[in-house]
Amino acid sequence: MFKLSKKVEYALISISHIKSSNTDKPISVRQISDKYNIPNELLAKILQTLSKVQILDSIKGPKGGYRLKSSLKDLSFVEFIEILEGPFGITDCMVDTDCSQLLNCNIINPMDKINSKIYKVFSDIKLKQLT
Amino acid sequence: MFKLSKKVEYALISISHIKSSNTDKPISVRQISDKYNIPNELLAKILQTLSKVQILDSIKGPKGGYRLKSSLKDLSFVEFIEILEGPFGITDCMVDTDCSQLLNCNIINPMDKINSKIYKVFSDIKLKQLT
DNA sequence: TTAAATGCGATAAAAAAACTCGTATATATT
DNA sequence: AATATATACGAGTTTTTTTATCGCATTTAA
Repeated sequence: MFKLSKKVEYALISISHIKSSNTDKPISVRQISDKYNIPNELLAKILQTLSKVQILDSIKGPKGGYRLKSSLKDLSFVEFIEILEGPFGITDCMVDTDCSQLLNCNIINPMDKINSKIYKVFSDIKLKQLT
Repeated sequence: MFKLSKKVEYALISISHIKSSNTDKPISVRQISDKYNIPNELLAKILQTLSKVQILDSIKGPKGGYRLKSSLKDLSFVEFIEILEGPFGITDCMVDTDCSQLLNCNIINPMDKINSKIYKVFSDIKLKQLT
């Protein structure tokens, strides 16, 4: 409960690694998955996603891999999470509306407040701070 | 990801319901599970837990049920969560130590900071505010 | 031409969460 | 005393979510 997903963790590890490698050469999925003990195919998917949303540039072929997109705007951590995991919310009713308690729910107000607080914490954190 | 568990939700709904019922009569599991559309047996378990940790008083037999413990100290929301779900942490390594990234982990510092922030949000919220 | 890389859809396995069942015990009511 | 209505609790099952794998296609450097 209340855990960050591996997707998010692996994505952060990768961005952080690429950033700190300080080279123009693209970094391959294999380099990262080997070093950090991450399943290769899974990481590949994640970096493909990051490439599609313009966080990374991908270079195909031998010696290919990924580079940080130079024009990368500074996403917030929620935005980053939502790219990988979809809409953020601490309860289902904050995201979609189907909830079997909805009729009589007596805790929706406090839940909404907590949700806002957590959302704010994650909005105030920027991806660049993390990596 | 990052959802509150049903256990926590159902527990809050129950405490809130019992509190707002303003009566000395014990409230049965059935009354709550019917009104809020919660699986009866599951809710029973949860209220048993709350009774064991002195949040509720249980009364057995016909006309039995649960009452708020009058001497209830004001728990924080983290404490409440940990009663139902065990130790709190946004990543596994914040809770136990077995993590296949641990050797080379390049994001543990920022993760630790985020964890503290979220932990603080949940410490600052008191159960009494929620119910 | 070959090998090393990404791209992508589908599927499988594992783990966690949600829920059920069976049996025991307590007690108010008749 | 008998019965029905409650909680107590351990074990087990089902469902959902998360994590991981597979297969095939495409790109490109050497």
